[in-house]
Amino acid sequence: MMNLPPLVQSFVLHFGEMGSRWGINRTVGQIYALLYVSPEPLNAEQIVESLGISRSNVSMSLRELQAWNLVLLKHLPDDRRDFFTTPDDVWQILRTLAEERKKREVDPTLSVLREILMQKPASDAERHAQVRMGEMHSLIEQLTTWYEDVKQLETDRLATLLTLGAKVTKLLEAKDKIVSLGRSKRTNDKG
Amino acid sequence: MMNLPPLVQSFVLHFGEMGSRWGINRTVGQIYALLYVSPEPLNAEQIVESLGISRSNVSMSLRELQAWNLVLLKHLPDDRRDFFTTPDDVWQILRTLAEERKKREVDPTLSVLREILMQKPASDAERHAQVRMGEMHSLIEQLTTWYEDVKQLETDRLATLLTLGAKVTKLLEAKDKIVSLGRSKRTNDKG
DNA sequence: CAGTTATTTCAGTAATTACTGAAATAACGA
DNA sequence: TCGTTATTTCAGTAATTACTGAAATAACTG
Repeated sequence: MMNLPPLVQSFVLHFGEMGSRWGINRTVGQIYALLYVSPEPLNAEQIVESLGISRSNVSMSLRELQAWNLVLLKHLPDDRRDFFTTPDDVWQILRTLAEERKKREVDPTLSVLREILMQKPASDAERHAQVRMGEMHSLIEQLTTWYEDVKQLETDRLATLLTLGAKVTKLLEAKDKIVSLGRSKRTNDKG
Repeated sequence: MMNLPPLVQSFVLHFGEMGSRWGINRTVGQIYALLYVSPEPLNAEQIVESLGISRSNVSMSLRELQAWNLVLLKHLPDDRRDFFTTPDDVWQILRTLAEERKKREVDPTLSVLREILMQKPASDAERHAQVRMGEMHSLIEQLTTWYEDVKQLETDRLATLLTLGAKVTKLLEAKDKIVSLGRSKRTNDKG
């Protein structure tokens, strides 16, 4: 049913299985995996043959992948069929994934929270709930602000930032030590 | 069916709807939301009444929330019923969420990739696929390394790191400028 | 225009996932 | 021990989601 090199097949099957955890379905996951490892763009019929699924399923799944911006449509000269690939650059893929997941999984919640926080509570229970929602809201806002910030970075800067991760921490720790030293010194001065 | 303060109800219903996008189901989402905004721990029967769902559904959903470590089990003196809450600290919730999603959504892929990368390709197609999988693998490894790094941070350090986000970037840019100035100076020296 | 090929749509069905009620288990007190 | 209350399990069913085949649309060619 699925006639692929074994190594590719493992990959495709894994993406299919993971599909449900990623919030996409099996077919969408498999098609993405197939396109990702394919040396050149594939058309719908090739996908049908590779995965052993119906033509209409391929059509719908490709549409979904396009909605996610995870797939590129290509055309060959003198061939009116659609061919599909994924972007070459994995960092670009990461960016797209982050953006789309944010759009689907975070933004709606943020806007619901904002809306609820506008209303005035009519009881103690509602007052408490609003406080909790406020905490959630500001956490998400902090995270999205950071994200908006770092998503602008070009690939190599982003990579640097990642490898730095720990060291920035170290820096902060060092700074804290100095500050607290300064504080204890001043405290001593007072006493 | 669902008798809650309107403000709480909006929140609970939203979490229910989002459930599917988060990879949990409606009931699990609703229960989590309810516990999150509730001023004190709730027992199963209270959840049944608040959400209008069956006792067995509550039992299964709480079990799933516990598997995610998103819910705390409490006991009141002289009461053998189980009461449930969410942790107070939203940052702690974030950490848990990140850890669990990584465990479920990233780690399995990483290990499949590693396994496939060990095998030797039997064709050009497999060779190409392996290169692509290698790219994906090292991207994920970079991300998880960064994550392992920052997840150790205490809350206020993590917050600092987030607000810093942009500024670290600025710093990197400044560094780059200085380096490139140095380079062009040296280039000029040569000419 | 009619004929051909590529793609999409969609009603019906298959497969999966969520939920319930009833029965089983467990943990206690009398 | 038996009775009571809390919780879990699980087979059956409801609800949702995924997939297919057939028909419709679209885009081209001679």
